[in-house]
Amino acid sequence: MANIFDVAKKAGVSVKTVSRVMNHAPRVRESTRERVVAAMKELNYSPSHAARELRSRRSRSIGMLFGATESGFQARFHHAALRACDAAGYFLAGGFFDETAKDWDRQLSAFLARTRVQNMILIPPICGSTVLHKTLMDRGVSSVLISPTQHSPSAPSICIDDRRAAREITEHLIALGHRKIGHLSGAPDHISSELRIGGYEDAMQAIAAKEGRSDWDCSEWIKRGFFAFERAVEAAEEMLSSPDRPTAIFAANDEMASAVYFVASKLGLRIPEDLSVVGFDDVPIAQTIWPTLTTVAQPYDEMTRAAVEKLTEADGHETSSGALDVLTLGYEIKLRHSTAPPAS
Amino acid sequence: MANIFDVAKKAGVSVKTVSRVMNHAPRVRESTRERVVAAMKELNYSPSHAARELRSRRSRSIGMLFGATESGFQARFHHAALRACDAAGYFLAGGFFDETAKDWDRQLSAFLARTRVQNMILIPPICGSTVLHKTLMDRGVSSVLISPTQHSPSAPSICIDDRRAAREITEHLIALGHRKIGHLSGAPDHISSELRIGGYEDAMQAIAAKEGRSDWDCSEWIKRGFFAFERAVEAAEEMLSSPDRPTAIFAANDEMASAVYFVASKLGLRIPEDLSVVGFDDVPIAQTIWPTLTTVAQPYDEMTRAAVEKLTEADGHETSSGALDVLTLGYEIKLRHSTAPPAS
DNA sequence: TTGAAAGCGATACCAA
DNA sequence: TTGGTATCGCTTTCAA
Repeated sequence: MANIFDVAKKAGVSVKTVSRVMNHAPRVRESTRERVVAAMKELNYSPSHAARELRSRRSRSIGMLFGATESGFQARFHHAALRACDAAGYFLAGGFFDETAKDWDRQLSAFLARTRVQNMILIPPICGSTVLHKTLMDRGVSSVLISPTQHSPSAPSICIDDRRAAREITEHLIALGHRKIGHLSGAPDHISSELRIGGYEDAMQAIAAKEGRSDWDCSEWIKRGFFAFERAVEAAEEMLSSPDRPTAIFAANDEMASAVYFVASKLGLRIPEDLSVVGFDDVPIAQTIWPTLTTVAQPYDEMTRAAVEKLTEADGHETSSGALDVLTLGYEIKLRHSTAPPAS
Repeated sequence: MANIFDVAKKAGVSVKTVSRVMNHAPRVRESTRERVVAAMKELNYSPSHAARELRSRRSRSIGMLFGATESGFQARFHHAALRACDAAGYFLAGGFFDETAKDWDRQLSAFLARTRVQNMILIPPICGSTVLHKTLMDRGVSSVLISPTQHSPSAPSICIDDRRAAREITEHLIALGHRKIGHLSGAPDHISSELRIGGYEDAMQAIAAKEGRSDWDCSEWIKRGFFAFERAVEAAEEMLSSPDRPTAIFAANDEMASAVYFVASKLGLRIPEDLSVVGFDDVPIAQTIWPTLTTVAQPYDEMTRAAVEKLTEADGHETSSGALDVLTLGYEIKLRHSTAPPAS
């Protein structure tokens, strides 16, 4: 395998110049650059990751921590991050992390020592802890939060407009003719939960006002499912056993929507004929359950790509301006087979 | 961050000795070893991955190639491999690979050049190509195949006893009272498909013989679904529309089982009352569809752990004995809610 | 705009 | 059983 000296010799320059070309240094004559690039191509040169990392003391890996249990959400981001890193020429260094364990700081130290990453992408539920952000900051590790439970002054976030998306998907149900719409909400300590509740309420109140039911209160139609299948089953059972049961349910994530399917099936309710269901996230199950689930798709690839970009661009530059840095990307509503007009 | 010199100084030995301890070299006095280990612990020392890799010219990463489309099967192995590498102190270097593209060898070269991995774990569908194995061999990259489409003389395989598992899960249906059992088989170029067909036939022929129907032929009950949802939908439609339709279906993977759910729902057949369904693999959807799917669970974690072990143990040693090296691990049948006795 | 030389943190080779 | 020294391939620092 060719090294930097071979390239330098072939191009008739010094190794330093080759290095400059690789690192896009500003002061290289165009003709020189071209000669070097040609030599690299001819020799099928690929720089040694190890040598660069060793000398520059800058890791070309991006770290990502995963919770102990595999979730569709996590799997999607794992996959997307791998793609984004692959495309950017970085490595994804994954680690496991039990955020409920007492020794989480030791786990984190071990991960950082072993991988020596200086950049991390944090996803829920790990990204919740502000102590974690602080620890990372103190150790000089910069991080980007994706769909964070809380925004943080010490790290930029990337998310979608949860409130608007929730409103829009609720309006889809309203447009079909539903008025008795239940909402299975997420964990209260997660900012997205509250935003999705907000969007749901926006839509419900708007239609109530329009139809002259301005005293109408949708809070009784909201039940917590905590983003968890089992908890959502309980909540959905309660919701659907009520005499004045909803004709449609908006679940704040797809796993809870799947829990609604489960309960509906037990109660003999057909989806979508007797009950419409919509979810949030568009994890793999959304397309493998039947009827396929209408849901809000997070732009996984785009989000992780943006995260990698933020991390790699800022590499070195200290850019903490103090202001909250939040990038909001576009979501997509996936209309599938789980919704229909209410039975008349 | 402490380096090898700091450790050497603290332990009162040379750096070489520290290196020996790290690499479990044979000729180190026990007392010396202990002193070094103590120094490492005290300084919270973690060796530089980059420096080791640079000097030893041995990559501490394990490569894994993923197909373009995300599947539950792939996601499971991705996750499991990450765990296994994490535990073994290796890095997982993932790459994407479109095996249908013309320039697959360029893709592969690029991946190998970039990552410089010398060890790879190959999973379907990538692991199918013998040309690929040869290319890897020629470049000095050793690989382990997991659940391969074909065994290879140049790489060990890790799999389960597909035939026995298929027989066992078919027998589960037989024990419930089913006799008209259909089989949705996988792609014919995949060895697992044929083994699963074999296991299905074993079970069916055994019960036929026992019940004195020794001229019975189960081949008409087998249809190809090619491991793909869409193709399986067609096959299942054909199977279930026949006047003498099966009362149970064994699908050679969970995605095809999900396709059976889809078709059953369209035809108004209830699972498991009107139709029992079993799958294979135990990917995430098996537990998120309703009724939850009875299926054969591959031992994902164990398989990847074994793969990492094979790769890291053999590191360096040339061990191609010529004989086929196949490690067979235990599967587990997950009894869930998709099966019941046939309607009488 | 370019180059020479030092050095990142480990391992390999040879010597003791 | 242990230690000295060259070296892996690159970037950094300083000089031209």
